[in-house]
Amino acid sequence: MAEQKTAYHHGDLPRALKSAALDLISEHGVTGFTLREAARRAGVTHAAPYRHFSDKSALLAALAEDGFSELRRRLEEAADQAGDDPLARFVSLAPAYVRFAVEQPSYFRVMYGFDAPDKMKYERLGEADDAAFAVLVEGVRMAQEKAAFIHGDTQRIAILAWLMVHGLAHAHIDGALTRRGIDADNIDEALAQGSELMMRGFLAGSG
Amino acid sequence: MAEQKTAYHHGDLPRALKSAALDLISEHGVTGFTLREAARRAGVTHAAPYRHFSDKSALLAALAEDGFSELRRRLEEAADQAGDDPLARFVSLAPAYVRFAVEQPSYFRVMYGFDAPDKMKYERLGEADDAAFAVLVEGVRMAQEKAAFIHGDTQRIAILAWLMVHGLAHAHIDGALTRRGIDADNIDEALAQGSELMMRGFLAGSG
DNA sequence: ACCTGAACACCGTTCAAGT
DNA sequence: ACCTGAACACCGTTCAAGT
Repeated sequence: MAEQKTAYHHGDLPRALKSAALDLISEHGVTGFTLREAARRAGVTHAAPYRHFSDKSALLAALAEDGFSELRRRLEEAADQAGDDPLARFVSLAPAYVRFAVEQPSYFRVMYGFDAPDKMKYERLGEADDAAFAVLVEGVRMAQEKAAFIHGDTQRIAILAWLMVHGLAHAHIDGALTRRGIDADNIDEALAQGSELMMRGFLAGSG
Repeated sequence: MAEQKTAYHHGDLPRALKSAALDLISEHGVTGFTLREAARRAGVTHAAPYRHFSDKSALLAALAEDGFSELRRRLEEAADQAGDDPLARFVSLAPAYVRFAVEQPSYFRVMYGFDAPDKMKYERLGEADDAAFAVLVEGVRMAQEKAAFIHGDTQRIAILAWLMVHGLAHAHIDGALTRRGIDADNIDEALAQGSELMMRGFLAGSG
């Protein structure tokens, strides 16, 4: 998985660097990722990355951007597979989100860590984030329009829905849940219970 | 705020280092915190910290531990000021939690960042975390016992309640909310709406 | 256009030595 | 018991130079 150094030299160095960075993050966390080590693994000198990324955080920003694109793809896929019912589509987003976090924790870390690249500074990154979030907003909008979903500011409601799911994914990744009895075996169950609680709040006027 | 170097030399170097570290984190993030710079600000040589902390992450762990103690203090204070009604006590925890995150973002970052010190490795840190979380669990337990609160696993329900509030605080600190129209001016309003939604889910059998 | 190699100013950590 | 100073193996970033 890291032995094909030969092709990179006139090949796709940006891709090779991002791939190495992702490996490093899963091995040692974002803090443990190093531009020089990534260059080494890509079979290239420590100064070479600067031909493709202006600095370390630019590489992380590119990585996070890829992550948001993938997240968006997964959310859209989940909604599409859920069919036409607006509530079913909305509810399907939660497990898709959590599954992404669990299967791609390294992406999740660069996307949402405290020291993640600044979404204001890296414009394309901010746009990728917005595009993924837009799937959720659209889910709320349709549910408000065609189902008994709570009224009010669509974006605000989408944020509140996102928070719990995001919190679950986040806390699971950094082990906060495992220490409290929620692990890979029952995270789906916890998520289902959480979704149910949330939906009870979101369904306007239902008992 | 950083000019009293003179007293430290035979004074309280651990405290001085933690204080400098906290300043550095608020200036440059956890990533930007450096043991050498903290030593410099404490008026001491770069090797001196090793007499008090085994390494960099041990200092961060001590800092996070302080943060959890302070959070616990605030949660207990909020509940006590809310009086005797179990629901009022429970509901009062949310704004107290968010206020801590907003007022002490540097503590929050060391406590809950992805690369935060390992709560398994640093035993006292894990205990401080548990002690803060226990306030929330106790709130749920009392609400279940003396009010129309949803039944089921107390700890599990406490986690779900925590997730949304934690997610709100977390997302606010790293700017994810500001980009979506929630800032210091209306975070209380968003929190209130979120709490209301949550409570609708938590209150068993109510319409 | 893309990469190398030397250079600079930083780190974390260790260790002998000082008081 | 606590701190210093030198040392080592690392970083991120820049820049002249090579192809």
